Amino acid sequence: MIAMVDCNSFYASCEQVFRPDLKGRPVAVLSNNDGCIIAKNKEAKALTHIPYRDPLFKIKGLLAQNDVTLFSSNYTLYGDMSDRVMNVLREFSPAVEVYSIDESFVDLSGMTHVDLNAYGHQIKNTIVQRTGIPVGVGIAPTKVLAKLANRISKKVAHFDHVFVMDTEERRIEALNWAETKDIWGLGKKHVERLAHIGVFTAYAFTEVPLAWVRKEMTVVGERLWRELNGESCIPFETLPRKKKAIGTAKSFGKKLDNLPQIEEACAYYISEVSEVLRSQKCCCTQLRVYLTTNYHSTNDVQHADKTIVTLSVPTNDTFMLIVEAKKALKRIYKPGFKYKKVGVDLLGLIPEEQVQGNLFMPEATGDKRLIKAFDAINNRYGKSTVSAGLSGTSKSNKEWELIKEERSPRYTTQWDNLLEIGKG
DNA sequence: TCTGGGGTCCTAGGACCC
DNA sequence: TCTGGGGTCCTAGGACCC
Repeated sequence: MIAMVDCNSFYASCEQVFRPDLKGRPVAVLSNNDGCIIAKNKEAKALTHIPYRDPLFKIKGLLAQNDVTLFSSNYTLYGDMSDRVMNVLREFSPAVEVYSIDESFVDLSGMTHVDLNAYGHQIKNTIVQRTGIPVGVGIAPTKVLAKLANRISKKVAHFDHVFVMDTEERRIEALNWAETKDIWGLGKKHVERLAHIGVFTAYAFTEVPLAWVRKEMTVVGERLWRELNGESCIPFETLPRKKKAIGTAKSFGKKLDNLPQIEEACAYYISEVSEVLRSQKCCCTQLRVYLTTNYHSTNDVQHADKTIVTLSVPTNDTFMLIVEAKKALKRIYKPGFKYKKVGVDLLGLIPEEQVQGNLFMPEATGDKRLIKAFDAINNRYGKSTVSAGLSGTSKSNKEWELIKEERSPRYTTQWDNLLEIGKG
């Protein structure tokens, strides 16, 4: 059996851990740039007339009327809280697959003599006690069924956030309860296609001929179908997979039309992603840069373009990548547009030790000492203690920077706050 | 004025290799 | 006159996840 453990309203719950005064009151967390709502706690979800995707400026009045407390997103805090939750989980099984920031699969296959329902409650209670984060626990024979069990644990009140799918009757009952859209892996398009042939429940989906599923929904659909029928075919992965791409793209705080400002943002993003690349001990063989105007805007003339550079020698050196990115950016930048976002992706990642030099430009592999010193300083004294000048300095006027008006304090990662909490 | 960000997997088609 | 068969790699587009 596999347990799927999922934190409730994770980002909102993280904020509430440090704001007990907000207990019982509606809380919502905002996207980057405070653009729209991306997480709501239970009380905020109950205010059904407040939508997720609407831009903040359109619903600000509504939020104020309902006394909703807003937070800008604080991913450092959520990442830290996530680590705490996952570490508690590891006490319950030697095999834990961290699936996302707020979800894990827990392998319970050895526990044949354990009362799984009681064990599920024990997991749930221990996590909330140690971290303050409420969770739901779904236990079933396959990953897709465990995801469904988790959903039921939360949606059907009398299960009290723990549901075990341990009999064939319960599996059938669960499949009949679930709509196709409730199934992990069935998105909007597939749900529509299934509705077209009269399939609306998970159970009905499991009755669709496999040949149709394979043809219309590829091998991905076939796996879902088999998993729902109780046949496990999505492997359990305890070790985190090596990344295949590392990218970042963030909307600017305001629209920009001049190249130097965009270059500065681009250089800053390159330094962020190349740091991640080095932490994985990898180099990239390709670099993608893209640039877009605000596609929501109906007044502005639109322009979007992208380009991929294949590097003469794979690298993870911030400075070399900035040089390449600037060249790439110049190729796709056209003056006279109001740009909203620049993005960079590092592609074709290979382990550092597999980098092959270039016969014609042996010096292209660069001097590793500088970048090593660079990382050592930033690891010791904090992010951006030293940075590439091209990515802007603390004194430069970074018009591209994100807006975060409501960010909570760095409760778990800033020394002053740790001291305060220590005193408390 | 203001509308998120970071990923993965699969397939088809084109270009190319011997 | 007659023009194969077995592959790989890359890219774009689609679909999905949190």
